[in-house]
Amino acid sequence: MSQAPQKHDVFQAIADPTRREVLRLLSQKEMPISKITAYFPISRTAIAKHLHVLSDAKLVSGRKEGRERIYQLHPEPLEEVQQWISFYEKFWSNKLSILKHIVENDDKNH
Amino acid sequence: MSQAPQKHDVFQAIADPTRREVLRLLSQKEMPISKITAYFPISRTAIAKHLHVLSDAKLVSGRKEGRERIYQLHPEPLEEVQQWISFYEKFWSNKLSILKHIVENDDKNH
DNA sequence: TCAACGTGAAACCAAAAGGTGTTATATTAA
DNA sequence: TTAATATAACACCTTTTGGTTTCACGTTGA
Repeated sequence: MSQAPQKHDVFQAIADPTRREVLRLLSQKEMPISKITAYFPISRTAIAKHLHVLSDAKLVSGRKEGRERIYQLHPEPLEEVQQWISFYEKFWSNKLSILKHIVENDDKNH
Repeated sequence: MSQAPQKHDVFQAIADPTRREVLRLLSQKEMPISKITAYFPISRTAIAKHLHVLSDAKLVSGRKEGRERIYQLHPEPLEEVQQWISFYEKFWSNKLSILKHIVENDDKNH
């Protein structure tokens, strides 16, 4: 699938439904790859490749623990997506968008 | 690239940087494909395919006007992305997240 | 010590993605 | 009516994606 560093960005990483589900699982609890695989109808190797893509995008990391490797969520890169989408919020968002905007900007000054 | 209906979802549509840039352009002003193409180093045919993907995801539509076809942004499907990402907000967001949550929930009751 | 376990990595494959150039068709201006 | 314009549609190509099976290797429990 890929091994070159920095090859996958966060938008690409979340494009695949399986990867989004992996993120959701890891958001509840860190776990080794075999545990993750149990939730899906595909092979462990396929999951490993998805984890590689997520790792490229800095969304997960794994630490070795005995003979297992525990994978863990790092949600921070998703902020980039949130920022991107916030530009479009104005098109659908309602009367509260201004308040939200003020709230968020105020926070940045602390 | 594709022509089967409903094949591309919004997450896939925004995965490509060119398509994100097309969305940004159309957010400022509707325009025909040749105008869009002028902003990119790739062929009009390639842009047409990107527009097809965006159209599958209901993010753009085109209306014929004389011999031109004017493409227009429909940002609504991005709400799905926003909703998805809002689940992860709690991981990075600060003390104001609770207020924002209240604000948003209050709005739903109107 | 050694078999079983959990994993990563390699080789392979079909299909999809992202691009190209060419051709066909409708519209408009002269 | 005819040439130029704007676009869509087609055929084609290369790389990437998402999956498989197989193999090698470190760790651990008996």
